[in-house]
Amino acid sequence: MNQRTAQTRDRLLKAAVEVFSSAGIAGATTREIARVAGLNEVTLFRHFQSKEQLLSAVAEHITTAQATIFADQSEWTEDLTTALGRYARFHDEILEEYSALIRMFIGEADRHPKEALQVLPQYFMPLRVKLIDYLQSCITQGRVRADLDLLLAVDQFTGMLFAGMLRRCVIPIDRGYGRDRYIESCVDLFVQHIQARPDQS
Amino acid sequence: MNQRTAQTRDRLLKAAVEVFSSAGIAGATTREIARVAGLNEVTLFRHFQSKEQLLSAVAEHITTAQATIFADQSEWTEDLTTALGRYARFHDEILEEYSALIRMFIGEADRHPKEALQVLPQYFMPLRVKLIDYLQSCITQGRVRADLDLLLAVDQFTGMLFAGMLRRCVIPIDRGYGRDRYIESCVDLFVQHIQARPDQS
DNA sequence: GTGTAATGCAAGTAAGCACTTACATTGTTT
DNA sequence: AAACAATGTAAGTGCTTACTTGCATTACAC
Repeated sequence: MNQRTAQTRDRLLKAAVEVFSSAGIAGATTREIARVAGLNEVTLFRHFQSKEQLLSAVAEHITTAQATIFADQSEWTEDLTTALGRYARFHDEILEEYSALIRMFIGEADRHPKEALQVLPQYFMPLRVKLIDYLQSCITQGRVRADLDLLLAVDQFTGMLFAGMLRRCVIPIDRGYGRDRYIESCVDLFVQHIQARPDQS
Repeated sequence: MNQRTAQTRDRLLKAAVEVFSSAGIAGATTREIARVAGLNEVTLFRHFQSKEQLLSAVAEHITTAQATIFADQSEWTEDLTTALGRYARFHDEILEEYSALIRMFIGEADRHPKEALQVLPQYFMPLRVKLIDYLQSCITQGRVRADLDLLLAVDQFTGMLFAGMLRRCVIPIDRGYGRDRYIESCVDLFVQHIQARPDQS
C-alpha cells in the first residue's frame, strides 16, 4: 500500500516536472500532467491538494532527487586546462539536460520566487562548490594565483558557460563557432586568468 | 482620427509589454492589459484580432521602437579598460532595464519561438555589433591581438555580463561581491585576454 | 478469501478566459 | 453643426480550467 502510493506520487511528480518545463507553470494543466503520468486527474488531486501545492512538491522533489546526480566528477588529477575542460563539458551537459526546467524557472522567478529559489540553486551550487574546492586546492599548491577572488572568478567562468548554453537553446542561430570551440575557449581564457603570474598590479 | 488611434494602439502595446513581462504570456489576460492601458477590453480587440496577434504586434513594436535606444554610446575614445568599462556598465543597465521581458521570452522561447527570436536579438545584437566594430578597429590599431576570434570573445564577454545580471535578478542572494565589482572584474579579465601579447601558441 | 486503501470513471461545479454583439457616448474632421 | 470614426458600457457566449463528488474497480494486507 505504501509502496504503490509512493510510486504513483513519483510518477505524478516526474510528469509534473516534464509538463511544467515544457508548458510553463501557468500553461501546465492538471489534466495533461495526469495524462503524461498515465493516471487519472482525480488521482492527482488525491495526492496533492492543489496545483500550487503540486508545484511546491515538485520543488521539494527536485531538491531531494538531484542530490545524487553530481556524485561523480571524480578526480581532478590532470593539469588545469584538462581538468577544467572536463568540468566545463560536464557543467554544460548538466545545464543543457535540464535547460527547459531552468529556463522555465528563470522566466517564472518573479511569480514563483519560493520555488525558483529552491530549485535553481540546486542545479548550480553543487557544481559551483566542487569547482571552488578544486581551485582552492590549486591555490594552496601554487598552481593558481593566491590573490584571486575565487567566488567571483568562478561565477565569471560558469557565467560564460551558462550564457553559451542559453544562446544555443534560445537563439539557435549560427554564431561562427560551435559548442565545443566555445567551451574550450572559455577554459583557455579562464586558465590564463587564474594561473599563477609573476607580477600583478 | 489617425492620431488618436495610433495613440491608443501605442498605449495598448506598452501595457501589453508590461503585463506580458510580469505575468508571462499565458498568465497575461486581455482584461489586465486593457486595465493597465486605461482602456476598455473591447477596444483591445478592436485593435488586435486576438491575444496571439497582440503578441506579434508587441514583437513588431519592440523591433521598431528599440532601434533608437542604442543611438548614444558615442566615442570609445579612451583606453581599452575605460572604454570597455563604460560599455559593460551600459550593457548591464540596458539588460537589467528590460530584464523582466528578456527573462520572460527566455522562458517562453519554446512556446513562442517566432516572437522570442524576433525580440531577444533586438536587445543583444546592436550592443554586440557596436562592440565588435570597436574591437575590430582596435585590432587594426594593434591594441588588440590580431589572432583573436572576435565573435567568440565578444560572446564570452557579454555572456559573463548577462549571466551576472541574471543571477542578480533571479537569485538575489549575497555572493560576496557587488554588481560594480563583478562588472569591473569582467572588464579586467577580458582586457587581459584580448590585449596584444608578444607570444601566442 | 475478506477487508481496506488506492485508483479509475463519469459527471458536474464554479470561475476565469478570450472574444462577440448591440448600442450609447465621445472626440475629430470638415 | 453635421457626419463619422473611435471608444465606452453592458451583457453574454462558449470554452477551458482547477477542483469535487459518488460510486465502481482494482490491488494489497492479514
